[in-house]
Amino acid sequence: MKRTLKYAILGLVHKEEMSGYDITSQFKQEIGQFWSAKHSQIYPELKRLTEEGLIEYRTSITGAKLEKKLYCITPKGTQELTEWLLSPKELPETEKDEFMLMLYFSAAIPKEENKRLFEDQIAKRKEKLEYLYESKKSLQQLDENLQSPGSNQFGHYLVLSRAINREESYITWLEETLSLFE
Amino acid sequence: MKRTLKYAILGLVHKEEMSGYDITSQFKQEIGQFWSAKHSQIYPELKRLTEEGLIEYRTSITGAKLEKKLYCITPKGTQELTEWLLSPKELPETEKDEFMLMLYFSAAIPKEENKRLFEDQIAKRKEKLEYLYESKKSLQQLDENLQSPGSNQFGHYLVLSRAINREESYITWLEETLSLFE
DNA sequence: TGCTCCATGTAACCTGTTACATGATTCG
DNA sequence: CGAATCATGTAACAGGTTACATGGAGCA
Repeated sequence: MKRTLKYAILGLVHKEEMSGYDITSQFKQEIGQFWSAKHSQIYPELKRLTEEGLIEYRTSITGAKLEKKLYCITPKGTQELTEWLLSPKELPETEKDEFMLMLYFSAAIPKEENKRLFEDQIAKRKEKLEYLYESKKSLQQLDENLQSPGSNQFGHYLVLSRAINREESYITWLEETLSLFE
Repeated sequence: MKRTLKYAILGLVHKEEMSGYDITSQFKQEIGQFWSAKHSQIYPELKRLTEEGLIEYRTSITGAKLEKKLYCITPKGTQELTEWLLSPKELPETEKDEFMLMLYFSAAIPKEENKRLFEDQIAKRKEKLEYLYESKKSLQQLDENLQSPGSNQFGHYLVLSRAINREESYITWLEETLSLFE
């Protein structure tokens, strides 16, 4: 049992108190490039973590009667989070990539079709990269000392920086490899 | 329903007839960097694909009584495989990476611990990269015309080449980012 | 009024891993 | 003879997605 979602939630509520909805929103932001979950997985996990005594909540009312549960971490939760943060992370045996699986079998389709699929993949990755560049620009306007471990946006910076590195190197490889077909 | 394992199996049995055990072995080779499954998932899927008429098998005996089922693809299976191969592949919203999730929260642990975790991750990725270099060397001895789409090892070459690119660029990023802590 | 977002939950289903279970073959 | 490998399956469980279900708040 690795229960990575458990630690993702503990990490998020460690910084500040959050509702299930807020956690869902966070997974749509930068960190979503490396971990995410749908609300249907988050709400049961919040319930479980509460039962385990790792988080607790208070109820807050917005407007006349819209209730939300704001979760924060307990000392026991902080303890388990810290242990996880300090533990070395094993490499996954497989980092799944459907496009690469297709390429492995691509001898079965014509060269022209291969080229089309490469171009499609390059276009999609470039579009994503543009979005990441924009996010980084926004972040830099927030904090000019971004690249220092002291910055309170340093976590954001690291994930954006690696997301950009991941896309750039993939695109470079795709373009170089496409040229083998020509 | 994406059923990617279905297409992975169809792709494998398309090249040559194979047993469930052979398929399991393939996922431990190069293609396992991008897709894999355990035998406990493969055997039921082979049964299902047979029922769906996408593959069929003959029984072969090794020694006195060890039976194995050799699967091959049917015309209907080839049709579905080809459709999948030709279809553009969407980017996943999230490419999960536990190390990056940890980094996002790394402000919660001391700088020295962060450095230790970076160094550990770099060592592990370098070890994996060495193994990939060795695999490429072996492959090159098999076929000196490897980088041509005409080579019958071209699929192997593509996945190894991308696996190497993926590790090299990750390591470069880890080393550059580690230096920010110093 | 209607649309988007805020907010929380459950149910059904699919995918994937670990463990259970068995037996034959090959090679040193 | 014993160990590694060949060979096939099932069961229980964990992780994750899609769909179902409900209702309030803010704004034009």
